[in-house]
Amino acid sequence: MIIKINQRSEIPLYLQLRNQIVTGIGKGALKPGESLPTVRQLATDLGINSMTVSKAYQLLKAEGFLETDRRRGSVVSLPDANRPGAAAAFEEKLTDELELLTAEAKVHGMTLQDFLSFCTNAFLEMEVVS
Amino acid sequence: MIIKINQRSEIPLYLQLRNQIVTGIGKGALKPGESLPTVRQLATDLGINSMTVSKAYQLLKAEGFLETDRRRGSVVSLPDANRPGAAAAFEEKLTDELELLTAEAKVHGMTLQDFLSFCTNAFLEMEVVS
Amino acid sequence: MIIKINQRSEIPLYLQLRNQIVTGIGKGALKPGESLPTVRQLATDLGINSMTVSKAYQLLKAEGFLETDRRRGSVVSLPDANRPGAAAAFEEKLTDELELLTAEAKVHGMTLQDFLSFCTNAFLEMEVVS
Amino acid sequence: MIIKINQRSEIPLYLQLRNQIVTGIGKGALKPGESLPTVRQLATDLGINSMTVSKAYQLLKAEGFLETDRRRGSVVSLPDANRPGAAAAFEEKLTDELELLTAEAKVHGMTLQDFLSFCTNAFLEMEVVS
DNA sequence: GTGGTCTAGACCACC
DNA sequence: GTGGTCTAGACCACG
Repeated sequence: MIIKINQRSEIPLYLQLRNQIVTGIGKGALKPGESLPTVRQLATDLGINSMTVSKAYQLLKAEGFLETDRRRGSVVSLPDANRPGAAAAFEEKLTDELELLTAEAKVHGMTLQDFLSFCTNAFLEMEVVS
Repeated sequence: MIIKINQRSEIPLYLQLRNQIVTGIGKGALKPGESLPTVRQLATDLGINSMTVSKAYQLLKAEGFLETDRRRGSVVSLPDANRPGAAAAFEEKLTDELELLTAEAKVHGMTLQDFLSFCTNAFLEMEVVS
Repeated sequence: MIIKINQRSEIPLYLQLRNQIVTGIGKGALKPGESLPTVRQLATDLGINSMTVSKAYQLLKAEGFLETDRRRGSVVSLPDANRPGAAAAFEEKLTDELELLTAEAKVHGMTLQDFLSFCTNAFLEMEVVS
Repeated sequence: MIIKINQRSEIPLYLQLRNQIVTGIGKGALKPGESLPTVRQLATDLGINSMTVSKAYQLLKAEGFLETDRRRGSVVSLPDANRPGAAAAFEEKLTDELELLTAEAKVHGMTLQDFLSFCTNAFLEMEVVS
């Protein structure tokens, strides 16, 4: 899976990394059980500081997307969907972000159909790889 | 219209303010032509510094959501939806954000139906007030 | 001659007024010797404060574009082109403004031809009315 | 590149700074990809507050003249000349400013030739450094 | 009284 | 160390 870091983005590097790995899992480009490069390896590959990669990995572990296997290093994992609060927390975040996005969409003249079409496309885009 | 600022949020105060005003416009709680409180007034109401409010107002001005009328202070305005590039820029932003959101939704076990239902609700929520 | 004031412009009202009168003189819509409305008259016509009109008139007088005739009120006049420093002062101002404008023009990809064509058009536009 | 701030000018400090950097880019004294001093560095060099420099930098960023690269700080960049609306917006601004300038030029007794000679000189001045 | 500008000084996230 | 954010307090142009 290809990861691209944009040094000029306003989004912190560690977040860009985290987001792309999560997207990779969503798309199926990264399967549960698969190993990720070591912190140092990925850091040199991307030309960024190891601390930055480490921070991204830490975050992914806290979110349940990554586990540390003594022999195989960092391994992709699916967060337990049933773990208490996980679904609720995500739904709240989703609702918040959608509130702003839909408001902006309306202001830009989009209809519900327009908006749902974007949402559907984005969701199905995920299937292409998996 | 009620504005609530969360001092503990990781989102900068001026951005929270900007986002809530944009949401207000989307919901129709703020109509084009309507006056907003003065910088100082809103600052004391929210218990924050005037410069922070000023920064939010200037951002909104730059985005076309606000104009300063010498007689009536800060006035809500609709950015020209037809101005070239505006739609394209928003669609790109929308696509980017939806890519991450849908990935996370899938990982949390949501189906396309689930996701679209959230999107629809958020969009229709906008209509409640307007 | 029609004067339009934009209450939402970032340019101060008194300056908008001054600029339009100067432009009117340049275009020949206002001839030297012609009378201008009284401060109060113009203020009510434009729906602005008399102090604002007064400030514009004061500025125009200081620049030599206006003289006060006891019987005929404010009268258009041409500043003495030979008065010491007048030409030099304007040329310096012109050079300064053109430095920034040409820089921006170049950055926007304009050629010298493009730029001169805008300058010529603007200059000849003045002739239409005169 | 030398930057000089005039504390007594009526033009806000942050705008003077912005204008001089844009002029520098137009003249070729600042090449795309080149790094600018840090906010704090430039602030102490010019003897002004860092927030003022920061404001200028953020304006330049919004206009596309600057990008902040996490490794190299603030980097000169050329705004996409082809981005929709950019050319049109600049041409409108140019037309407006030229209307006033040509009017004043005529009133000061300049001919079209005189005026174009100033414009040409200003434009070619840009080439000297590049 | 309004917004715009500027300062001094502080804290924080990121790298 | 960097830029980004926030505060408190001040001055000024504008109307």
